[in-house]
Amino acid sequence: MLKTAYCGDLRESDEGLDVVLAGWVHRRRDHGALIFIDLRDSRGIIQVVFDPKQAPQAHAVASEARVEYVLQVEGRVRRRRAGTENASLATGAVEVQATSAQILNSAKTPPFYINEDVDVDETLRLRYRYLDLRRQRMHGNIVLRHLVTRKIRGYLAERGFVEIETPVLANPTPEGSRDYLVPSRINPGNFYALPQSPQQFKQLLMVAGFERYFQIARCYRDEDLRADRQPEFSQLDLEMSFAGQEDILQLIEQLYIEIGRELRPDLNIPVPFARLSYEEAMRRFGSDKPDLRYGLELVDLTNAVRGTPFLVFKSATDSGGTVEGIVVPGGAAFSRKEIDALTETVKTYGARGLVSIAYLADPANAGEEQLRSPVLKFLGADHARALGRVAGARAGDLLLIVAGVGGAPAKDAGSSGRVKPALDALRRALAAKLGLADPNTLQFCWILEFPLFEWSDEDERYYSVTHPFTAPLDADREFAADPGAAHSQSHDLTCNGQEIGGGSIRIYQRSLQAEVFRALSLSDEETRERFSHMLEAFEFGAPPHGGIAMGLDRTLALFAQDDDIRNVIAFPKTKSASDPMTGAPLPVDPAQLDELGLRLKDP
RNA sequence: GGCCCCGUGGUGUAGCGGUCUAACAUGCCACCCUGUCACGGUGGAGAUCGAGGGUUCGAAUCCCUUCGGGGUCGCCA
Repeated sequence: MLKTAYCGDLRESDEGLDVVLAGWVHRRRDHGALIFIDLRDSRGIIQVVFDPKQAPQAHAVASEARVEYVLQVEGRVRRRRAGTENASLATGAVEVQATSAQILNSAKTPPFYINEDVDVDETLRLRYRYLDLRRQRMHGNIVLRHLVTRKIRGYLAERGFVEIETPVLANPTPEGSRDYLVPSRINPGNFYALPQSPQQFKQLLMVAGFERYFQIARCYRDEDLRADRQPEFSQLDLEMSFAGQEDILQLIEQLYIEIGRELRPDLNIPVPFARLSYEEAMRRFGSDKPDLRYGLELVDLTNAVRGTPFLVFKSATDSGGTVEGIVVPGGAAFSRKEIDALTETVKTYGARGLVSIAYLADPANAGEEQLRSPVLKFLGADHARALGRVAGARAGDLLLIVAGVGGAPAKDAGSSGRVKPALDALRRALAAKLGLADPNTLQFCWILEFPLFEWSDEDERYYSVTHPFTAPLDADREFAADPGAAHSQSHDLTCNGQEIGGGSIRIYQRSLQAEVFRALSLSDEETRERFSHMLEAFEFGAPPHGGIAMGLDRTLALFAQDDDIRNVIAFPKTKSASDPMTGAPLPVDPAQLDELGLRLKDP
């Protein structure tokens, strides 16, 4: 090794130690004679002092060195002079007095700052990803990722889980998201698909008798990207035989608690995790992944607005729609401009508009002049007061209301037009505006009992909300009469308004599976074609089983307190699924296409 | 696929019809400086404003197209 110690590891206890260090020049401070270099390696930064009187050769090297040069330094660790300690550095109590030094490599001036945490253009960061990853924040994220996956492996291994790899070249699946396809040279005209998840394989591993399987699996989905979506991403995928839902929940909950305690003890993680049924989450928060760090719960005002002549509300109730709102404590002080901005937010999510009523006094006895609303004359003071009472508004509060007409898309059962999504968006916008969400809290919440099926108006049939192997609740075994009302033994884990994982107890009996396929209006032929290998396997003594898949990237984003999963992935892709560093994806040689039996369509 | 935002010296920003022969900070180069730690000081180099087209007497500034990046809805679990 060209070094005997890591820069970032040196402490007061190392005083007097002779060390050889090697690393990058983080910063250089040249005082004419004395030169200070902050030398950085993978573990951190140490100040090295170059004194021309004591070590002229080392000093000459330090004069020549520039930012990001690779240096080897020999010297002695010593306590810093009194008053010159640097509390902002982990190594700040000591420094290294250089006795000799070598430049191992020079470096061009970097295209962006490595020694400062400033926002840099994304393309530039990705083009020079190896420099971006040198930055301490990014470096820390990637190391944290290692620590988390190491923790996961240890935790699950201790509990008897076996790590098993599944194919990356897998079979295409028509349902779900779009597949990444890989043409087969040996079987011209046929394609593999990169797995959207190892779902089928993990269930087959249960049939294979492993009982407890896990994998940190790469998954691929060819859909439009977002800050929290990459074309390839990682899941902690696991499956257990002879386990009930509670076993899975406890397993994952304990894992996340331990990750938090060991790796981010400074974060606040309320335990036990909250639990909500899908229906309750939708009713109270308008979302199946509510952020529970703050209130701002939805209130149903449908009954309270009955009889109002106000057309917006009347047409909603008359058509079987709903009217719901959110009380904003202290929101009566919002300006017209602020309310307009919130109106724009709900409109983006499909609401027609936003009705606001400000209560300058308690709604129970507010005079007409103490009610402020652009629609007061249509609504009437009595109704305005009644709405405030029902909603629980107090003096100084603002009631924001969205009305949705009925007969709206029956998708996600129980929703009322676009009211829920709009109020969910409103709730998040308000929390952001008012700073209600504590950034140092990870508020986990299980969402249970999702609907088993959802109806598609377009295709006039039911679809599985998760996938067709999801078991119904025991109470909903007889779902055939009304599939839309049945619920599943499913579980999503959410945190701070994000979904970070999900799974279910699976169906393992042939007859129940057949009923599900019937409810999905799939013919025997179709089921055989798509799921024959699964169904056949289940006939050979499939154990009761269930599992979950956790989004590893999102999990890391949470623990790293970063809202972009690109910052916890070493080599991510841009929003257009390309890599500015390698240039991928790229055109290929016609000979390669020919070999695969492919011809490109003219653009 | 829709909508929105961004693209100016190496980096981050300002400028938003003539006074821009483009400003500021930082970085870079040179010189000075023995205790700094985003060291300090003096001086210097460095962009024709993503690309193409148009409007105009005149465009970084307005319009169109296009490329790249980002956000978001749809999509996606």
